[in-house]
Amino acid sequence: MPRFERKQNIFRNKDALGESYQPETIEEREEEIDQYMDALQPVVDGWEPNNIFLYGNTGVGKTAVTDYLLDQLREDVSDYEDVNLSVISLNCKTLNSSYQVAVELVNKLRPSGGEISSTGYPQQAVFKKLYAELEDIGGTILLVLDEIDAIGDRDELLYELPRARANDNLDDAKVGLIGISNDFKFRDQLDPRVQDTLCERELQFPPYDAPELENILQSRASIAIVDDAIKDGVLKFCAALAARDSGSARQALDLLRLAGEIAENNDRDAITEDHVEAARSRLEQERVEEGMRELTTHGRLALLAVVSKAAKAETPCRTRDIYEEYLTLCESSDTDSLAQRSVHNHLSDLRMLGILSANENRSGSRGNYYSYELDVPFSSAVEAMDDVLRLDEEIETIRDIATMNNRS
DNA sequence: TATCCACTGGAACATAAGGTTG
DNA sequence: CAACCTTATGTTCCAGTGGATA
Repeated sequence: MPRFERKQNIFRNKDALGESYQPETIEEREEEIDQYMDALQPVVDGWEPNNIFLYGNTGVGKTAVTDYLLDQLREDVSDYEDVNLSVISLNCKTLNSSYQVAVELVNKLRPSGGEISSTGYPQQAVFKKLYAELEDIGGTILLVLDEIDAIGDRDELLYELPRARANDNLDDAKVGLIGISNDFKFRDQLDPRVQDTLCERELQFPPYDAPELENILQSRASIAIVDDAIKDGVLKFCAALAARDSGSARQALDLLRLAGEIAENNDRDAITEDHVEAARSRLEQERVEEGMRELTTHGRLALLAVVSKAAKAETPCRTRDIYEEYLTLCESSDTDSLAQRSVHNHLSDLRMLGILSANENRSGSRGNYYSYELDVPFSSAVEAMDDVLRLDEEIETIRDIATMNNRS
């Protein structure tokens, strides 16, 4: 008979390393917290709130600090009867226009059953509905738009909302926007008029360095992990890996959590650096697979073309050759092929996702072009394609070729 | 010094598929 | 139903680019 047994040799409270965990105190961000509180002061004083714009890489504490401070703010403001504060948070990751953000906000505010559909209305009609909902709530409203860079240059909402009172669209409600962005360039590409208003107060969150990450890990580990279950140097190692890569606390915590899970599954009593190393490569693999899952058919075929080239040891490799490979793949999988320009777009996307890398090739009279190659281990790419794609035959062929070339 | 290669990347446009309203 | 809305994806067109070459 199989039997389940509780394993508790490593973790005491694993959730403390998870995404949704809210720590009691935030480490290493005192300065940002001071500035942030200063920017929020008008809310307490009962004035119109500032619009605030936060930027910095993923995992540097923007969302964590926001959640932490707004909780505190709500609590402290309840002492003043003339301030009626509502906070509305929305993650815009999958919302790539102002229109969709506005629709999502309206639906969030409406009772279930009263939601509106995500297309069909003129944009201004959606904004009107949003104003109506905000008026309904009244008082001071803080709108937290996380990962706001997803809306790209369709930023009308960011122009409209801060001016809503001046334009008599809002009367009772005092709205403050808090925009959070992972992308430094996003700020600069905004309409200058939007920059003026949205970026009234700007907070920059720099990446954590290795010692800071180690402190953060230390304080979380003391809650999450059993005493003595971490070998010397493990936290330092996690911190160093994350600092070198992204400066992200999220990444450092993920490494530690996964390393712990690996140790636990192997029935060990402590996490070692080897476990961290194993966690690192697994996270890398997951990142690649995640990226591939999002791809369209032709995005996958374009990637498969590069993988196939890599199997034949023909990478790095110029666009033209990849395109030819792509055409044969299309044929053998009975898919209509796209124009070269479109495949070029897919290759650019793959480059953004960090799955491909490109070297600029300036060879004078023979033209300037990119040479693409895989930016992830060949084997993880094939594994991920296998899990994600429905092109078994083609992958088998590529596997065979790779074996012949001793590359797998 | 002008020309040229082999692209890159931006922009306008097309199409189809989802939806609204009156 | 027609008229109108947004979105996703792809197409067509074109102005750069910059070192090698004639």
